[in-house]
Amino acid sequence: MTTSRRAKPETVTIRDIAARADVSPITVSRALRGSEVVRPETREHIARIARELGYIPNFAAGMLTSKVSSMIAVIVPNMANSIFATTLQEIGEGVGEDGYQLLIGCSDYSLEREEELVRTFLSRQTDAIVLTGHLHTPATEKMLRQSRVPVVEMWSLSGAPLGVSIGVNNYDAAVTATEHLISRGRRRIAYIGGDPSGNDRAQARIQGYRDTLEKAGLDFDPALLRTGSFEFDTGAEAVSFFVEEGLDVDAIFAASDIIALGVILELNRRRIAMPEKIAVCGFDDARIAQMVQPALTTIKFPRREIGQRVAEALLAMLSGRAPPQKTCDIGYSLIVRETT
Amino acid sequence: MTTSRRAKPETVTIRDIAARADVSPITVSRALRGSEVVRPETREHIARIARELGYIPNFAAGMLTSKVSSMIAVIVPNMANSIFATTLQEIGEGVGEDGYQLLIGCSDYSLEREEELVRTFLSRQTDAIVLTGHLHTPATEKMLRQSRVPVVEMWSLSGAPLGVSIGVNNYDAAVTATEHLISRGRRRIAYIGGDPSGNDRAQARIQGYRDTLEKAGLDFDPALLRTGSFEFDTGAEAVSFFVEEGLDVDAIFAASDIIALGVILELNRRRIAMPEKIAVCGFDDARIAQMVQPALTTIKFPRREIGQRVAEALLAMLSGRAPPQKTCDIGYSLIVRETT
DNA sequence: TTGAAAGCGATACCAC
DNA sequence: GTGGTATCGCTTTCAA
Repeated sequence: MTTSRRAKPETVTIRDIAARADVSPITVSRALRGSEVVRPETREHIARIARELGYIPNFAAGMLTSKVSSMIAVIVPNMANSIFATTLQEIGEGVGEDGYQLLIGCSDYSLEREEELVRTFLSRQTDAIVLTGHLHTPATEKMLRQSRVPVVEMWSLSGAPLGVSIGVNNYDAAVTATEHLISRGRRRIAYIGGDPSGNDRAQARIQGYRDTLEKAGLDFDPALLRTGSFEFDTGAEAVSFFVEEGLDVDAIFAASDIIALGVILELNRRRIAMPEKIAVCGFDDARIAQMVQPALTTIKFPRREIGQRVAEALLAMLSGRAPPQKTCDIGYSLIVRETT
Repeated sequence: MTTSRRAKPETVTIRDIAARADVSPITVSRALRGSEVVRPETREHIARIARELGYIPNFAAGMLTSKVSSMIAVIVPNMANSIFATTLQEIGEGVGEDGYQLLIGCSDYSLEREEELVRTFLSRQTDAIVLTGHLHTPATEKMLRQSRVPVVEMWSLSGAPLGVSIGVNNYDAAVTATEHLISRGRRRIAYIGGDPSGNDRAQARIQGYRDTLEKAGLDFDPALLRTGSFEFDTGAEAVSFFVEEGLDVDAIFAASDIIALGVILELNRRRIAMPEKIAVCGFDDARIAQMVQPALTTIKFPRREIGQRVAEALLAMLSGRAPPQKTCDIGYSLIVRETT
């Protein structure tokens, strides 16, 4: 090598290419970005040299001047849960075609963690930020407002979104599920769900459940409301609790299919018949809902559609167009199977 | 506001803080990074002003000089599949504590796509890159070598890794699965798996299956080897094919639990008894393996451990320490349930 | 303990 | 069409 540069000799810059092509760096910059203004032959010549040299552009440098990172941040509570993973994949595919990369953060259902993540994502100059839910710390909202970065809140619907809100009315969905159980003649309906603190989806579902009971003239029994992690065990443990405490329960609304799965397996283990003794309704319509025995009645949560709409909205906002609408209600549906 | 800066007036820089604190920008830089060299009072003073001003550091600028992005790229074939999602989450948690952010890319099982992703990740100056498998395009390998970025290849084991290899011997695992089926007295053993092109895991599993048949003196029947997508349908369709073609099959080795699930459901639908008529062995030990009826015998693939080890290795390499070992075999195990 | 100067690599803006 | 110049915001290096 006969380069006369200092420092890391491996790093090829547009300067090196410029020297070899006998043009100025700025021409290289233009050529590499496919600017129409550069003569085609020059462009090809430069492209060839770049390839020969194994040139790899430095995004950080570009970001500094152009102010665009081509990165989009998405914060989900958890990504091992396939429900969020599906949406992430969908968003990634949607925006990937336009050259955007996803920066994914897990909040672990903590608003403080979300705040931290927003801070670092803003530092990284992401071009947009997608949040799960519309409940955030004041600091998070302040940062987001100040930064003027396009924001999408997904999953639940917000009346006053920071930017755009795309999701489902979780309250209504819970009402539908609870009404369905009531329509099956159930009167002692339990609720098992994830911890509602800092989680607007969980809060809305609980509220929908309680309001529906009340409207039907059924008593709300606090002992029948169980919350915990969004895991399998929460469902199994709640069932054990009901049985061991001798609480008579004739239906269970599990606010996630994973939890419902725990419920079903524990009921199976105890040989408690579904839906005869206890009816079960889940939430999400995860793949396992149709797999378990008996197959789970559940609310179909449009995780794929949400991802698609989020991607659309992002691309619209990022290209300066107005997003289709401030608030986009994707809708849900009740899938009746064997457990009710 | 009485700032005298041009351009975007919202952007607060260390210069602004310096002006307010009556120190030089470099002192602010040091203070904000918690350098011990700055007097504690000055440090606190600066921190307070930064907070007041809503200062958000610009990573791009830092990256340009310091050459570290605190980002780690991970390329997986697919992230909606919970098997990869779990590993991603584990890696994210492991490196997150040290301030690293994950940049996740999906290759969709395409080596060309992987190459593209590696190129953009290198552009983004990721501090390390994690790949799934050890099969890559020549261009990918060349870029990675030239860049001198720490590389981890996970999932399968490689004799000559680009950097560090952490995973499972897929060949051996397939041998174990096939031998298990043979030990159950099966002689017409089918293989259903994902497309092996560009996928060393799939290739190794097929090879293990074929070699084991041969060793046992069983004929390899090409009609019993079915490949397709890593989806549910592949399993169901293969079963239909076997039945409709009248091929007598007494065991099925499905190289992924999702595929095995399709197999089980289709067999159930056709009222073909497991394991009496057909024994089934899966691969992964996904959560559904113990949920389906009958419960699925499968190879437990240590997705969580892989994530943890990958994170450890990354942190070691990134802090200049040598990783524990070039090649790390995590091991697998056979979980016998009801389908065999 | 603090600061001045010199970039990092690429791009925007304005000449030519 | 092409090039010079001035940043972008921060950190490294060397002095004080």
